[in-house]
Amino acid sequence: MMETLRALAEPNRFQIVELLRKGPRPVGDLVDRLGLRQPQVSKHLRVLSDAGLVEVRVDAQRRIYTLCPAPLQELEEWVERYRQLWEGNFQRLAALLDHMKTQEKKRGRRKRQGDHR
Amino acid sequence: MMETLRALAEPNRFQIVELLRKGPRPVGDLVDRLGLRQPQVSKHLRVLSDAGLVEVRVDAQRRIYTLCPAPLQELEEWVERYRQLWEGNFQRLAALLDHMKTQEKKRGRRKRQGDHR
DNA sequence: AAGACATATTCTTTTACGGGAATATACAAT
DNA sequence: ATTGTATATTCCCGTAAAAGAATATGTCTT
Repeated sequence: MMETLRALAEPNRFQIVELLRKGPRPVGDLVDRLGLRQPQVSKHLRVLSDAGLVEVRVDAQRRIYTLCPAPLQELEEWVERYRQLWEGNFQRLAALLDHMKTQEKKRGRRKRQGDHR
Repeated sequence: MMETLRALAEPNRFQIVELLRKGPRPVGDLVDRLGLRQPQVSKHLRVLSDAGLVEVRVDAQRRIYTLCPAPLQELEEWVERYRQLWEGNFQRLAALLDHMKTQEKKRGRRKRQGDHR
């Protein structure tokens, strides 16, 4: 997950993923569309590959890169867990109240015990 | 979007977001839970704030940070566009075929015009 | 008003990473 | 076998960004 995010957080890599969304492509194709030099593209593909985001299929001298669904699926599942943020806020309200209580306790403790460093 | 990803791609910031998912928290609380020093936490919060991922509410000396739904919602929408990857592959197959055609044309052009750097 | 607390900011150092250039590898074509 | 084509890898450099340390800001308490 962390690795997926790191990989996607780079603009060129993000672009590569966007391009690969439409279908598998060989490196040269990506080079043309990105306006990057071939070595950089290969390097970015390496990072994406290490992150499990792409797969290679060898076709003679060509390497055809394909997008892998798994990490993106995982990312979707992760962000889904945040839906409650914009779908009703009861949970948040509860948490807030709970937290105020916690803070109250803490404030009390602090008064009693003084600093802690 | 890019900025959201960049912000989330850092492990500590990711952790902050995870903590904030359960509800708003003051900085000190985050410091305790993350085992980071206060200045670093503040700095990370700054980045998250610049990315629009968190909001501050001032409560006396405390600053209570809250997670903002919008960027995450946007992220979800983005990744949703990739569902087709793991839900049937007709689209991909079509793209592949289309692409093979493109490559064929290109191969021809290259032969005619020679190198280009 | 003085000190304690919570947080932010600045400055410096270190580390990570992306780009450039050159080179290596491997298959294809002739 | 030689040349050409597609891609990967290596090495170097510059910059961006994260950690560390010190300090600033603002509020609360007494």
